[in-house]
Amino acid sequence: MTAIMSAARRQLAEVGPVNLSVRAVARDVGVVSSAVYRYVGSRDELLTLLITEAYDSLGEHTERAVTTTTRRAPVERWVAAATTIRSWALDHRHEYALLYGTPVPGYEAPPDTSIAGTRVSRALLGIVRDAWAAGDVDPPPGPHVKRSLAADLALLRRNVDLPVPDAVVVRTIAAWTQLFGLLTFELFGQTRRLVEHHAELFRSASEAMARQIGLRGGSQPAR
Amino acid sequence: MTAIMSAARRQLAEVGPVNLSVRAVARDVGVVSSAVYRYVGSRDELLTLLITEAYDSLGEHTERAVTTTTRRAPVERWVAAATTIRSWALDHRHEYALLYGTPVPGYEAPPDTSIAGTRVSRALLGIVRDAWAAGDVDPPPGPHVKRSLAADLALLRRNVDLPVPDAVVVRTIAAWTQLFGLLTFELFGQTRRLVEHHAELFRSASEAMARQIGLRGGSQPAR
DNA sequence: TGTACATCAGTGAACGCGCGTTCACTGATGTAC
DNA sequence: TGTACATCAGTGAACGCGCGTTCACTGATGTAC
Repeated sequence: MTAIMSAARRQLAEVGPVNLSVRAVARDVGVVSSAVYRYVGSRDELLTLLITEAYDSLGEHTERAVTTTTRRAPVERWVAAATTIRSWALDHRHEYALLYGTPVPGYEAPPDTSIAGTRVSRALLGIVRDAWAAGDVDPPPGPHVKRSLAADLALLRRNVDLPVPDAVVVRTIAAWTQLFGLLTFELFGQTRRLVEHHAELFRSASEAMARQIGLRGGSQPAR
Repeated sequence: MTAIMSAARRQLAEVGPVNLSVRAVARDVGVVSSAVYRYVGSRDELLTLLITEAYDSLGEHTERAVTTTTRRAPVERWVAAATTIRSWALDHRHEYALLYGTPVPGYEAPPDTSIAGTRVSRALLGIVRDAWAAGDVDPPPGPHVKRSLAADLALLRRNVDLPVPDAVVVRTIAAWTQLFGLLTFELFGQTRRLVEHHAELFRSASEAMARQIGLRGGSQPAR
């Protein structure tokens, strides 16, 4: 089983989620293709296992970045977490695509996987929560939040235990989407021939995100 | 030829870029599969045609949103353009995936396609350029921009003829990535079971982006 | 210590599928004289 | 108006490929008495 999973991981890294095949995995293990079915019910199940694994891996990395920086200023913690996510993504491009790219056609991820997926966002939210608790968030004049959206936010805030104003939640979502948006652009080649120094752009941008949320810290004065 | 392209468009909309097959397109046209090769050299060429077409379609929509709102405040123009992009994406989910999703494995997009791709961003940049020319941009204290990154930015600024300070360029890139990041999350199901009212969140977020760039306008006072 | 049986990991052949691409061809349409 | 020829859209068969999944099986290892 462990041999199959590590072969699957290797295959995934090599050919990507779409071209991942049970037969290739079997070949890699050095076993006939039907043997895999003793351990994995179907190709979809294999994908599910890989997704969960990948979410956990990225989740762990992110959590570590968050928990090892508790004594630093919120902005720096955010940048540290963002940088960690980027490194992981660069080291696991196909895993990243599996998690945040186009859904694999014909494959429907079971609900458990999206639970594993919240680990990353929860870790990031932890930074905002801590900062808020410590009074390290400038509540900027947020955009007006419509009533129907406010209901969503209330639910979300309860789900993740994030006792901050709506405006801060919206800004955190904005930062979150920006973080992954930039990363997706970089990894999927949208910024090719446009930007050369991706690492620096990313750092610059993640610092800006943190500030946009209202987090304090770093060399720059709060607005 | 036009029959083939519209069949290809239909197929793309139905099964997505990865599963797009020459044979299925031929079947849809009502022709034997080899007949397609009289018009299209290979499957990859077909994909290239579809990509260019899609970029052009989205580009046109965006340009229209930008050019029909020249008399409105910058923030509102940005929101209008963003909303247009979102509508297009919702109406053309697989096209969107083709352009901004995981690259199709084994397919290498020729350089011409990425030129077609700049149309969208150019249109968005037009809003910032106009606003800057009209003095409608609050130059906020931007993040410090490293020297190596500044070189990238200078080049980029020249490429797209955007005579604004580095900080504004960085913030525009941030807004751009956030726009597509949020959209990607929505379309690829990352925010499922998290947000219900995507339209409002998107509107809220795009207004925030515009303000983050420093654009003026709308009901909210500039900071 | 020895025999009988159950468990279970892995085998090998087979199924039916759809794919991209090539190639020699047919037969209708258009052009030149 | 009629014949000879060229053009060219589409045909049909074939190639070799890899895939997911099923199924009856072998043969080694472990367990019970």
